[in-house]
Amino acid sequence: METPVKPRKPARTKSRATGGSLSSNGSAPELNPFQLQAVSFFVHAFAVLSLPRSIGEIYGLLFSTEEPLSLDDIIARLRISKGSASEGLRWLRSLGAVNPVYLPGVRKEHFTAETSLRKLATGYLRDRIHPHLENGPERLRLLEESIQEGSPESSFHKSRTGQIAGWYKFMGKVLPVVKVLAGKF
Amino acid sequence: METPVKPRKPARTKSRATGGSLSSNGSAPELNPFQLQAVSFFVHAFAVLSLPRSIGEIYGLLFSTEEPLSLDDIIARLRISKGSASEGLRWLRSLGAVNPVYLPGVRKEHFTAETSLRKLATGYLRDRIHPHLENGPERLRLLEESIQEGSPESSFHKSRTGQIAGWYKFMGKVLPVVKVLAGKF
DNA sequence: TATTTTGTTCAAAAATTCTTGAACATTCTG
DNA sequence: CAGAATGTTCAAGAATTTTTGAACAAAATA
Repeated sequence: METPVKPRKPARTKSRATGGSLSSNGSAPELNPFQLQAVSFFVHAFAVLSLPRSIGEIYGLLFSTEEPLSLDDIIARLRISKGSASEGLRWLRSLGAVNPVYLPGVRKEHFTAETSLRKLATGYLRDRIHPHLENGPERLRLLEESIQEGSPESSFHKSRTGQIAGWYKFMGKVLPVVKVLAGKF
Repeated sequence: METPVKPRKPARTKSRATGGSLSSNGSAPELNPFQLQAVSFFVHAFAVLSLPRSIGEIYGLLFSTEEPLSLDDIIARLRISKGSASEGLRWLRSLGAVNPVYLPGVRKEHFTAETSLRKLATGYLRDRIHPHLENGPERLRLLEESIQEGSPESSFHKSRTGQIAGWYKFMGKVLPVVKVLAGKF
């Protein structure tokens, strides 16, 4: 429910060879102060949405790095497991929060952060809010069907289902406004 | 991250005496179909916000019950522990999602569900969104201070912090609109 | 085709969050 | 005041979610 965001235990993985990369020109992949701060920032921000820290870390790293990074770059810099990095990247990609960058002559797929608020908001709404809203009519119907016609509570129950119907209408009104406003930032 | 909402294990607590209550006039406290459906509805709805099922259950029960219910009524009907019920009720109360009803001559505190979208939205924003936004300026400052003036990345870093500043401006614009719209439903 | 590189999947372990239940505090009643 | 009723708190256990790491699949290269 709450998400206080504790510091990660130091270096949970056996240290890992850098593995020649486009962006880390051979040197040890340490985060610069801006990257450190950005990772911390996004870990907190994503925690507001109850998202796992690995996702915040990955987005924060990409956000604060100009060059596109590969899966292995992310693993080396963040010292997280391959599994987490792959999963997290998949999640960010499906949302559209991360853009694949195709680099001619480079095998590994590289990524940069998507920073357009419009795209981020749209992706989040599409993947995580709309699916729930789409079940709305069905859920509302179930609720209405469970009302015992003629029972003493039936009028109360009808006023409650009416209330919920209004909430759905509200969502239908407010989400487009959010999208439009997001487009202006 | 995801919250598929599984059915609760059947009856996790030793069954509990009803304990004479205003609203349950002595009979076994079984949920009627509308209440069952409502509890299920709100468990799902609250899960979208990654809130624990007990909170959804409590709100759903109050929402679907015309008479005010006491802590013990909730415990008996939902078959959850005293601790969960007390915690959950505290959370809902702090948000303003639940209203205490003072009944003359009745010891136990009773509650009804608050259904005004304006109040619910305001409470949620106040308790769970604003606290994070208030840290915003401080976090942004930390980020700006971590930029190495004169370094080759400094211009990139400045554009990124500018981006984040824009996101905060967006929140400042969009939240009031949400509140106003919520007032109309 | 065999080998290497790159990325995904998933079972098990670790970490975190939620629930329980009992001890405790507080308020009311007689 | 003693006892009963009501509600809160919190340590321990249960359930859930996240992370790891190794096995596997797919694609490129030689």
